[in-house]
Amino acid sequence: MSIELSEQELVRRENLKKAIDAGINPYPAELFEVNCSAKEIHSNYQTDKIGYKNISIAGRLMRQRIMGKASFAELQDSTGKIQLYINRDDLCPGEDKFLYNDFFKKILDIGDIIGVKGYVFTTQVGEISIHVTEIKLLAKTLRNLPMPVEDAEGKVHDAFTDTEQRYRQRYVDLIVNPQVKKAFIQRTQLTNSMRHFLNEKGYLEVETPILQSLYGGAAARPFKTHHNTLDQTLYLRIANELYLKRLIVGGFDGVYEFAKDFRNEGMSRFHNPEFTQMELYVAYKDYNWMMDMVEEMVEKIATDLHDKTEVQVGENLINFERPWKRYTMFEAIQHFTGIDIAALDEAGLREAAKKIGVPVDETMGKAKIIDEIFGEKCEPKLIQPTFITDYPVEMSPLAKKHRTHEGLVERFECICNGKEICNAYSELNDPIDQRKRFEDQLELGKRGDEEAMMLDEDFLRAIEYGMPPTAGLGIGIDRLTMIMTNSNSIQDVLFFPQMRPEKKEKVASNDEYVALGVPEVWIAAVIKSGYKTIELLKAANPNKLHQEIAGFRKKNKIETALPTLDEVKAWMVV
RNA sequence: GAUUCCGUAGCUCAGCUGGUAGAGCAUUUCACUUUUAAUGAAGGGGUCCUGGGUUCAAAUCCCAGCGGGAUCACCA
Repeated sequence: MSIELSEQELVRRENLKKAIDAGINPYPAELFEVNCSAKEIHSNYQTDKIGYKNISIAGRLMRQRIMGKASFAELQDSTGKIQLYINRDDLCPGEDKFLYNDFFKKILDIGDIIGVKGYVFTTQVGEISIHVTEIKLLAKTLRNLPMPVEDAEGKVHDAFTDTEQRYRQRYVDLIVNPQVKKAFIQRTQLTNSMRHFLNEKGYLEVETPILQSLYGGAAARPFKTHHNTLDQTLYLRIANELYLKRLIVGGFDGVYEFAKDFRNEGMSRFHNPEFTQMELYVAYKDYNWMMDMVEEMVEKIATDLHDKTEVQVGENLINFERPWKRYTMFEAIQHFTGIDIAALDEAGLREAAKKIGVPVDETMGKAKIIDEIFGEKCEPKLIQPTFITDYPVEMSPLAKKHRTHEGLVERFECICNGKEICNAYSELNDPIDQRKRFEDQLELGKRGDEEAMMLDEDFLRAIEYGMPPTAGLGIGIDRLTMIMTNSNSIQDVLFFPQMRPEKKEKVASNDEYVALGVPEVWIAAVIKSGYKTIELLKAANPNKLHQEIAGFRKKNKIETALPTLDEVKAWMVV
């Protein structure tokens, strides 16, 4: 391996070697007993000073301020930061000052994981700190962390902000950007809160297949894969709806699943190819009941996370306090555009859409035009959580026909901060109607709609056995988390958002260069000059390479005699 | 997929109408026993994303590619 290391990385490897030479294991196997955390000390020390006379804590060394015979340092554990005070003569009471002068001051680098023992005290400037009596290296770091610094006003300088690097190296992002960590903790609190709410109601958390031979339950293009033993095409699920409904047929009254779903579609700040949805199905309920439940659940989540129902999201203060505004889709359109679409036929709708500047074309049917108008003119204006109910039947092949309105289904979405966060129906349980709706989808598929649903015979067979009237819900966990954590992008609520693979640079190994007769000392020079693979080296201009090696030799003050031009030429002909 | 902006030291960034690179933090050496963006002094560190082109001369201008951001399209 010929990896080029930066000067700073070389320094760290040098320090690693110094530790080993001094008999210090840089990666010890035995556990380091920890008896408190940074957060715990900060919150309890003032009221319980004697409780922190003998503490043991571990974490990452984040800052060193060395001031002669005494030093301050910052230790960061999973709960936060705490200052360390290290006094040479307290750390090394005897004659031997190695631990302070060499180990602490030189061998330790920022980012190293250490364990310390000592007692808590308050410095003259009033900062709660640990007076260190013992210090131990637990893991040596070989790379240097970005070093954001917070000034007296709380302003952060030199923050690690490059989004690409933050997403690719999330571990670094998490170490140096505390607000990032906070958002992810809140994400888990959100799912915990939701899970707790659902369990309290007696619903059963279940798991259903991710690999499916037929994908269904939503309109989306899937990821396709192959099972070797069965020699069969499988799809990563785009939704789990049809499996959960089978369980309702099977006699469960309430089932839910936090499901990773996969959709082979565009990426944006609201879309990642894999994302999480919580789907819930409850028997003997309808969509009106489900609206009440969603309100209650989301209000509870907001208060669990923020101790109040209001959440600041960008410029908007969103209030999840019940009850939420409810509009039928037609009412919403009338409200925001002044047009009563109930009275219009397809031609009239198209005309109306054009008049208010919503682009439509001849291929769009009535439902599609309504959807366009809503998406364009209403959705972005709905900031406070709002239920939109009663959608055109054509766009909802799994929803039950509306009890009173012909051409509509019993469906609602909740729109919040201008985006859909959930989607729910009174589930279609009429097997004859369901078969017909699937067949309509097949027609769409034949006409080239890649997102049309497939006909799932087994699902039809299941509901032919009878599915109780059921209310179903799908709620986007990523989207809800974005709102609850005031995140601007889905990538900020996914630990590892999808990205193009990193370009890996091919570099030939030392052995490969040696095989060509390149002496060990000059390999670095050859690589540094850009001939990172054997192919590149063989194609090189020997005069140029010879010059470059000479330059490298001078710069790095290498004693070894420069290879002759003929020697350099010889490397290329082997 | 389209449009647009961006890519310079480990990190954050400057670098004008072309003249082969700068700052702060980090890092190295030295001083300093209660600091906290510690301080003072002195150093080191660069494939200016990659490849072409124009030019006496390219980080800078042009073209192509790679990677990323934003907006749009797609995602009922």
